[in-house]
Amino acid sequence: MTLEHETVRARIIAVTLELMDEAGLELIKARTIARRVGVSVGTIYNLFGSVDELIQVANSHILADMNKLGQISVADSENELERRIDAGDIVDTPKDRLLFRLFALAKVYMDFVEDNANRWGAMLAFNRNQPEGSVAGWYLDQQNALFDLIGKVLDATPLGDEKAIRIVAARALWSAVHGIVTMNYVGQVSEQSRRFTWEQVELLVKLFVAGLYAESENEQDEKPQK
Amino acid sequence: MTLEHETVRARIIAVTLELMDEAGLELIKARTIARRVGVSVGTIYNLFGSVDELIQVANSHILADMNKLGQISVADSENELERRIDAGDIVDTPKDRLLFRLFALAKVYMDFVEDNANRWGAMLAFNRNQPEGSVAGWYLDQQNALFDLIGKVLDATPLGDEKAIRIVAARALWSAVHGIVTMNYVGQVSEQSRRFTWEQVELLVKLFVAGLYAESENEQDEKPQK
DNA sequence: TTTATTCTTGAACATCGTTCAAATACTCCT
DNA sequence: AGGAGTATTTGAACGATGTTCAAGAATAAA
Repeated sequence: MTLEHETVRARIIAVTLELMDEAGLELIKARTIARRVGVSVGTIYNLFGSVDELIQVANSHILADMNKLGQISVADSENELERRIDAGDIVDTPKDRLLFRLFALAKVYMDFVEDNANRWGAMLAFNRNQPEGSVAGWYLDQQNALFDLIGKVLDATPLGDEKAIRIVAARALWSAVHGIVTMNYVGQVSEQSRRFTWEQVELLVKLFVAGLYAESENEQDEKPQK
Repeated sequence: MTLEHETVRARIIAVTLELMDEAGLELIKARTIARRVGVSVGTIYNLFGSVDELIQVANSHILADMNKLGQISVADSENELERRIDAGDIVDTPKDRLLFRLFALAKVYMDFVEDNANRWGAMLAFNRNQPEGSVAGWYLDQQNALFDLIGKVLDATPLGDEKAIRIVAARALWSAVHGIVTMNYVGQVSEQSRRFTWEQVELLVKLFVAGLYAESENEQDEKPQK
């Protein structure tokens, strides 16, 4: 019984994600989902309460998927980093290590958005349409988990001792990359727009890191003078 | 007649923006607008074709307003900049001039989004819900006008000779600030979130500029070596 | 004034989210 | 097995929404 429940629940979520891939939020209607799953509209309301809550559950799966990919990438790119350093491909400095790690994270994010363009766009569109307070707690939690991915990478960084500044930096960098990617993917995802978007992300991350080390040197210069 | 037309047209647009301020897109319905303006639903369709097209017209007014504020700010902050330099408040270097100009632009943007939170959110929500190709040409034009605001400021910058890199930088920086601001304004706009958001914008712009000059020095260092 | 043209109206239609009484399926006890 | 009790599923029905368009009202032309 509960087993069957979970099956139907899972199928409804899967179909919702399917329909998101096909046309963003356009096909996400109670009747459309019910027809494709093979149940009645009432079942959706019994299991999820409302279509909006169903979409929220689907969205949490999307964020979880991205999170998982991020975790994997962090581990993988660490191995790749050592390999490149051993091969003399990358200079072994804290700055170049940081750059490599941030590029890897940014690439994972961009690839995910490209590979799941409609799905990702549906999630953003839905969240924007929700009234202020109604954003579920776990949504913010999952968003913070993504921030933490960058936060951990920024730990090895000349950002001062306080944790606060690192959080600010992580959120700023993540939001910035997010802004660039979504701003450029308003419409079609062509090879040209892909390249153009990556140019912007690359420049931003490069300047961010370069600025980080330049500023830290300035601080070192100034203190001895006093 | 045409005079009366323009009056009704203008009133419909004004009421649409009013309703956006009150509750984002929630109250933007043909019947709600018609009732408040004092006409029938049919009139809206006669003058605008559809509710979506009406919203697009309203959105273009929002972007135009922001553009105008940006233009004014660029002129004003130029005077303010000279005043601060004369007062010895700011060091007269290209880098500090650039920083001041970019901070001024970022502040205008943040203030506008705060002062028109619901209106701005409605515009973003609507654009995200539109199918790909249907983004009107003038919308992209007005967006490009905003990029140009930054692009002109970046002209006085060590970014290499090609215009292409400057366009990339302008889009990257603008989109980054946009990302930070919208990411932080998911819900309420409190004094705390305001400060937190500005911290991120400030850090990003500061590192972007610092990185810009650090990288240009590196290039100068490298070339003589060869 | 009469005719022609243009604009406005709001009832009507299709579609959406949502509800809930009735039907169905299932569990458990005798 | 049978029946009573419980849980789940169903889909017709309701209100709200975007949109249409024949009929009416207003205006211009004659």
